[in-house]
Amino acid sequence: MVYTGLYVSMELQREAPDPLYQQIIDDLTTAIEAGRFEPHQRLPSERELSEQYQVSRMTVRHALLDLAREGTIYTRVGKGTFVAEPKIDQQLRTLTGFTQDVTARGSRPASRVLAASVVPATPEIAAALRLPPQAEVVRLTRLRLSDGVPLAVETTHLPFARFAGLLAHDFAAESLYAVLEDEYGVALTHAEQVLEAAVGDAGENELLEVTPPAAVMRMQRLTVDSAGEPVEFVLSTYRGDRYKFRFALQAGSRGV
Amino acid sequence: MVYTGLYVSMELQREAPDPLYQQIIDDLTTAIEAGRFEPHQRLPSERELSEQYQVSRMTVRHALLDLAREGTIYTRVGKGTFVAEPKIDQQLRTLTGFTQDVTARGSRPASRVLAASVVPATPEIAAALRLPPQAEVVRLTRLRLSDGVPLAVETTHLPFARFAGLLAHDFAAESLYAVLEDEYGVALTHAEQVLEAAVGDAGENELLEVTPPAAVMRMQRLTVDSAGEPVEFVLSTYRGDRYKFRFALQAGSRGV
DNA sequence: AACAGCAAGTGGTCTATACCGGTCTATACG
DNA sequence: CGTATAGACCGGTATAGACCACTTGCTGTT
Repeated sequence: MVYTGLYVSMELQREAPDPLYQQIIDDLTTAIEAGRFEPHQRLPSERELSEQYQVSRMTVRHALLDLAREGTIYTRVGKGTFVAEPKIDQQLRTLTGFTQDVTARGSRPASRVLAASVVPATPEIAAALRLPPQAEVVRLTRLRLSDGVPLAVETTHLPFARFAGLLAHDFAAESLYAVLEDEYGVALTHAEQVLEAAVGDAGENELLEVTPPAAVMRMQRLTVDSAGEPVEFVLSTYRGDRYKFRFALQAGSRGV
Repeated sequence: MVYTGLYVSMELQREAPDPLYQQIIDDLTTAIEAGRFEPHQRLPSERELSEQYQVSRMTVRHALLDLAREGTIYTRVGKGTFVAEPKIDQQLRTLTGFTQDVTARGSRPASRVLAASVVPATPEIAAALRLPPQAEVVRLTRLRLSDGVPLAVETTHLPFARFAGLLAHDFAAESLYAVLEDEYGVALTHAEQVLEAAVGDAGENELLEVTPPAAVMRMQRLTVDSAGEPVEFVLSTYRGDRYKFRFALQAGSRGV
C-alpha cells in the first residue's frame, strides 16, 4: 500500500482535489481489490493509519466509516478493523439504467422505439409521479434488446411539464438516463421497485419472441431525484428465461 | 420538537444511554414522522441544532449524516438541510425472514416441514457456503403458508459443523431466523439474492395448489453474518400470483 | 496449574475550533 | 434601472485531544 502521496491542498491550487478522506478510501479500496489485504485480515489501527497518512484520526475514521457502510470492511471494538468478504456483485445495489446494466454484462444494448407521445396520465401514474389527475406525461415505449435478442418491453412515464423537449431525442440511439443527467441535470438517486412473476400475454409473447406458455417478470419502478421528486415511472416486462434479477440486502440498523 | 432532554451521561450512571447522536436521530425522526416538519421543509441549521441540543456541531453532523444516508433528509451546500419525501416503504431494504415478512403484512404465517435432514452438500451449495466439497449441510424444506394459503416452497441449507443441533427444533412452530439469533447468537446482516421468473413444474404446481401453466418466482439467497461468514443458502419457489417483491435501490456514491 | 487483575491497545463517542466554497440578499455603484 | 460586490449564513472538511467500553495478553498470586 502507498502510505504517502495524499494530495495536500495548497493556496495556489487551481482545481480542488478530492477530500483527504476520499483519497484514503480510494487508496484502501485499491489495496484491498488488488489483494494486498486478504479477507478477514486486520488493517492497521486507526491511530496507525492516521500516522501513516499524516492526517487526523477523525479523517481516517471518516474514510473507514464509509468503507464499512458499503461493506468493504467491518470493525470490532477492542479488536480492530478487518477486510470483509468480497461481494458477489458489488454494484448490485446501485441505480442503473438498461444501457448500463447490459453494457456491464459485456453485451451490446439496443432499443427499438415502439411508441413515443404525450398523453394524459392515468390515475395510477399521476399518483405515483405526484402530479394532478390528468396531468400530461411523456410516454415512451421501447423494446429492449441485448446482443440483438429481445429482452424486455419497457414503458416509461415522465412529467411533461418538467421534460417538455424530451421527445426531440432519438431514444433508439441515446440512453434516457444519460439525457436526463446531461441535459436536465437530474441526479437519480433512489428507486422503489416491485417485481412480480407472470405468464406473458399474446402481445408480450410476440414482441419478446417466445412461445407460450412463457414466464415473464413484470417490473414497476418509481425513480426519484436527489430532492425526492419523482422523475419517472416505468412498467417493464422482461423475458423470464433471459433475465435474472440480482441484488443485495442489508439489515437495517437498530431494529428498523 | 423537543430541544432539551438529551440524556447526558453521568459518572454514577448504571446503564449506558444511547449515544448523543443517536438520541438526536431518534428525536428528529420522531419529529419528522409526526409531521412536525413537512417534506422539503428546511430544518434548523447545524449550528442552530448544535446550540439547541447543547452538543457540538460534529455530533449534530453525525446524526444528520446518518439520517441523510437512510434517506430521511437531504442536504444542499449553502442552502440547508431538508426533510425528504416519505418513503413508499421505509423498511423494504431490511433483511427479514418469511415469518417477519408475512406478519408485517398483517397475515398469519405458517410452515409445514416437508423434509429435514443432514446431507452432503452439492458442489453449488458447498461453493456458496464456502465449505469443502461434500461437507455436510443441514437441509430443511418447508412449505410456507400465509393465512393458510400456500405461498412458497423453501429449501434452506446451513453448515452442519456450525449448527449441529439445529434440527432438534420444530420449524413448523419456530422461526429459523429467531433460533439462529437467540440460540446461536448469529446476527444476519447481509444477503445476496437472485430472482427469476419461470413456469412452475409439476411438483411445484401441486404443492402451491395452482393449475398449470402457472408463473412462479424462483429465488436464490445467500445470507451472511456480521463477520462476512455465509450462514444459509436458500432456494425458494414463490407463487407468481400471490407474491410481489418490493424493494428500494440507492444510487452508489461517487460513480460506483 | 489455575486464576484474578492490571495494562495496553482498539474502535466508538464527543468537544471546540478553524477554514473552505456555495448561496442569497442588501447595498452601493455605474 | 440594472448590476456588481460585500457580507452573512450554509453545509463540507479537517484538526488535536479527551474519555469510554471492550478485548487480549501478561503477571503475580494462590
